[in-house]
Amino acid sequence: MLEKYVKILKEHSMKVTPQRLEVLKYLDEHRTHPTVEIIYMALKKKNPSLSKTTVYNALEALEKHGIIQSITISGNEHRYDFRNDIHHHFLCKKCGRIFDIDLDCPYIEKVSNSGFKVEEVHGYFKGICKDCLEREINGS
Amino acid sequence: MLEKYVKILKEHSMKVTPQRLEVLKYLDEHRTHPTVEIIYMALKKKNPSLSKTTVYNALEALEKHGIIQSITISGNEHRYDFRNDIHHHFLCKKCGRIFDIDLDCPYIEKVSNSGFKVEEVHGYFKGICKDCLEREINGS
DNA sequence: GTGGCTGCAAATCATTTGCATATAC
DNA sequence: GTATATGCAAATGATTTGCAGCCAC
Repeated sequence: MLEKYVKILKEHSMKVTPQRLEVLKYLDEHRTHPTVEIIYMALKKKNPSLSKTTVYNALEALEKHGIIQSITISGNEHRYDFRNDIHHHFLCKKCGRIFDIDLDCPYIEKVSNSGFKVEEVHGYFKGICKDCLEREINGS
Repeated sequence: MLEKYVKILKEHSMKVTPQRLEVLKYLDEHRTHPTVEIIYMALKKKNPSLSKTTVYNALEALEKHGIIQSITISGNEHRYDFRNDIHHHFLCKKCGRIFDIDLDCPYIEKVSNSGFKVEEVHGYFKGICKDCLEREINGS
């Protein structure tokens, strides 16, 4: 069951540790853009000796190898995304959920043409999500 | 000389204080997307009794009234922008400078059509700026 | 006169660092 | 066996909070 993650780590010549596997598995199974705290609390239940530093280390290593990406849409904390391809995000100011937004990005080329070497693109939209809008209309 | 900023504050029914005027003036004259720390250190020279809390308060009030906007492109700190219109930013990973990127954004409509109510858009590009690229080529 | 702002100190919260121990390979 | 990862505690750094006194209106 963890074979998938073992394979990913080995492909990147990373040491395979139980902690890294669990972090990676958590992100794969929870596409909710969790914070370090959320990941830590969840994994600590299975492995009480887990350290938050280890979660930080694992996430940093995974990001450095391009396996995952971090987003900073909420401003005061980092959130992590199993997806490593270019896509955007929408933060609902009401419920706090973060949604993936898939759009072609013709901008990278435009910005590159201005003389910049673009290595990362982050598109953050903020507002009210569909569910919360409907809830407002229903007056609840 | 501060008339311009007095006018802005009054248009938004905000109390006019020397500290708010200086923060606003600083942002207008320094379009470098400064951090709170940078603004604080600069203004403290003229007014040694200035408190960092006041800078935080002023920036928060100005942002709340839509006069300025904050960006979180560097991840671990807020930066402030005198411009309040929708535009994007490019962070150079080498020199740390942040550039304004002006592009039409057809995405807002697309995202809105998916059922989201979009209130803010932040486009962050990261990479190497023109100057740093040239410096690399020259081998210095 | 009064509500909102300023400034100071202390608290908070996410993240980083130092280091001894443990483990992957 | 060795380089690297883990886990703990302490440090750091940005931001927030509480509160007394001050100032804009």
